[in-house]
This record gives sequence, structure tokens and C-alpha cells, in this order.
Amino acid sequence: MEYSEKQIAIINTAERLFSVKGFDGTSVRDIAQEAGVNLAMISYYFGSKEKLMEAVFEKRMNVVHLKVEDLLQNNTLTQLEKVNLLIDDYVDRFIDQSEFHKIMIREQLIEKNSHIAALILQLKKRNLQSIKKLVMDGQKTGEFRKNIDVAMMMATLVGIASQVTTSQHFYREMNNLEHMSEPDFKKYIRKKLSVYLKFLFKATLTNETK
Amino acid sequence: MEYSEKQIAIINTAERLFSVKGFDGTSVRDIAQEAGVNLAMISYYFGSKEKLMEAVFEKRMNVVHLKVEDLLQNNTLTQLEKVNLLIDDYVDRFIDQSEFHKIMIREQLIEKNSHIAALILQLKKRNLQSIKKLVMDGQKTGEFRKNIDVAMMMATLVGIASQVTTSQHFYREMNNLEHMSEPDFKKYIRKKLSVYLKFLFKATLTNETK
DNA sequence: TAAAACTAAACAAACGTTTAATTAGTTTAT
DNA sequence: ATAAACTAATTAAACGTTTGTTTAGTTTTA
Repeated sequence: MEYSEKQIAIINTAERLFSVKGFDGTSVRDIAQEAGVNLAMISYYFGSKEKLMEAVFEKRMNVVHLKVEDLLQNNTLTQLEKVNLLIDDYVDRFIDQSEFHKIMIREQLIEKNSHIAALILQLKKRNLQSIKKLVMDGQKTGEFRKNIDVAMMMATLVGIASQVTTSQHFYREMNNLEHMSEPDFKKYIRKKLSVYLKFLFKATLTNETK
Repeated sequence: MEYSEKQIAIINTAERLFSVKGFDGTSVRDIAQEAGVNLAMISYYFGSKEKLMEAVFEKRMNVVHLKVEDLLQNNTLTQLEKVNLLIDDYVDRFIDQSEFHKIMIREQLIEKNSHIAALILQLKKRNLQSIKKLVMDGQKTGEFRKNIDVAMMMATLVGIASQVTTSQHFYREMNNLEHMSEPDFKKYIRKKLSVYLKFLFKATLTNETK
């Protein structure tokens, strides 16, 4: 689907507002005004507010799979190196697309069988299967220990990354980092998350003791 | 504040519906109908929908502080044992009050300076200070290592517990646990979370290698 | 019998969506 | 080449619902 400049403006504005005020808390009038388009254009282009939300999701979700499945094919890296690359990929996405991830978190909380809920579930399942495969490979080579709960492992990755990125203000204040510029803090938190998660994953996955 | 039966019914219904459909996604008519009361009673008792939400929060938040500050006073336990008790306390609350926690997660995502947002922030700060104290005590006795990022540590606890409890369906399916009864699964996930978080915290806090 | 609890109805505002009309740009016909 | 026909983009206004809240009146309680 090719979008015009105006359509893209609507999608981006919708993403931002949905992330800040929630889907139900954002009116199509809000979106139209902030995107600088007439109210009716939203229905005209996307059909409905619901379908505009779907357009936001499609824009972001199309690029997700690639990385994990690329890594699985790779033969020059150890399994732990692959896991570490995966961690960085997740951290980057959470930080660079924090608005979209806020929307995702909220949507997952809602118990309805919407098209979007189905999309998210499908994506999560697919990713988990790929990562299970990666872990099994590591177990075969003896790199990883037995009895690893991969779902719990992913809950760790996603849970911590969500928690930190959605409460950046709080984290910043609690560590007296208010003096940092926004980009510097992003860099700082990215590195911090990356190092910490890799440490946790090494402790969980391998038999090494340091 | 003492509440009548009817008021409690309204608060409980509101909590359930807010958790499932979100604050903006829930109408006061929904709440009134499901609670079996007249629409006007909500305004009559609570003043507004917003204040009903605050009543939901006050009901849950009044009992939070106690545990952490109790632990700090205790002299018969090692610092690691205190941390472990804290973990179980958090896990229990996330599992037993998962509806309320869904609401909390959502409220924290919204960028507005509401009374509720202020309440949550205040609570988080207070808890973090207490736990920082606990960690410092452990560092003084040599039980814990230096350079511990307590905010990151709490993000781990809250992040993983949130992630697992809010995606119980997914976790259940991914581990082929559909056969379990709901209470059995609750028991299972509680134990799983407890053991796993204690492992992670030990690895993060202490210098021990197993 | 006075205060508290409760109700059905009404309120204005906000909501998502549709309409009918207009503009601008492109294609077709002569 | 120019007038006519057609298409897509855009607009302001209106549509019917639903929203949270209030009113004015009735019933219950103490």
C-alpha cells in the first residue's frame, strides 16, 4: 500500500496521539487538527478510526520478523552472540519506536478479539518459535544449559525493556540524570539496557559462573 | 472512608471493567448496569467517573507501603531473605490483583498530570527509597556487591511480573499448559515467577557464583 | 417528618461517520 | 486546440449516537 504525504501525516499523528492518550482517549477531530487535514479525510482515506489504527500497526509490523529469522540462518556466530544481537535489536526497537510500543502494550491489555490483537498474537508466536529454535541450537552445541523456559526468557526481555522505556522520566529522576540531554539519555539507557539484559541472559542461558 | 455495599459493588465493577476495556472505553452506563445500580448513583456517591477511578485506586493503594517498611525494621533476617520476601510480596500482588495492575500499567502510560498519576509516582518513589535503603544495608554487611542500580532492579521485578501476569493466556499456550485448571495455573505461575526472580536477583545482587 | 437513597428523564457536549457541494487536475471528444 | 466529461481530493455542515452529568421528583429509612 502506497501512502500520500497527507496519509502519512495522519498515520504519524495518530500514532503519537494514540500513544499519549490511548485509542479511546483520542478523537478523530484531535488527529485531523494536529495533522492539519480536514476531519472527513480520515474516513475518506482509511474508512474508520479503527482501520486507521490498523494502518499504524501495519506500518510498524511489516519490518519486525526479518532480524530473528536472519540470525537463525547465520553460521558464523555463536548462539550466545546471536542472542546478544537479538537483545540489541529489541532494545533499539523499544527505544526508537517507544510510541508504537506504548500502543502495543495497551492493546495487549484489552481483552477483545480485534484484528490487531490477532496480529500481535501471531507475531509473538512466530517470534517465540524462532527463538525457541535458536535456544535449542545452543543446547545441542552444549553452549546453553538444559531446561530453559524460553517464554519466561522473552518475558524478561520484553518486560524489562517495556518497563524502562515507558518510565524513562522516573528512571532519570531516580538516578539524578536530569542534566543529560534527551539524546544523551537515550544513548545512556540503550547501553544500560543492553549490558544488563545480556548479563541476565548469560546467567540464565549458560552454565558459566561469570 | 466507609463504603456501603452498593458503593463497594460499584467500585469492584468499575475496577473490573476499567481493567478489561480501559477507562475511556468504559462508560458509566456499563458500570451502573453491571453493578445493578441506577446510573445516577455513580455521580451521587462518587461525584464523577474520574473520582470513581480515584476511589478504585485508594482502595488498593492504602495497603501497599506496609510490607516494605516492615521488612526494613526486621533484624532477624539476612538482607537477601528480605529481598526474597519482597519478591514474593510483589508476585502475590500482581497475581491476586491483576485487574488493578492492568489499570495501573495503563495509567502510567498516559502522559497527564492527573491526581492518580501523582499518586502512583509518589508510591513508586517511596518504595524505591525503601528498597535502596535495604540494598545499602546489604552492601554494608558485604552481602551485596557494590554498584547496584536499584531502579533497574525494580524495573526487572515489576517488568517481568507485569509481562507474565498480563499475558497469562499466551504463556499458558506456549508451554502447553491448557489442561491446568485456573487455580492450578495460578499456583504454577506464582511459583515459577518467584523462583525465577529470586534467581535473577541473587545473580544481580550477590557475588556468589551459583 | 426530615434526611438519605434512589429513579427516570433530560441535558448539552463530544463522538465517529456521512453527506452534498466545490475545487483542481486529467482524460476524452471533436 | 479547446470544450466537455470525468475523477479524485477536499471542504463545511449535518447526522444520529453515545457520552458524563444534572435535575426534579419519588421512595425508603430512621
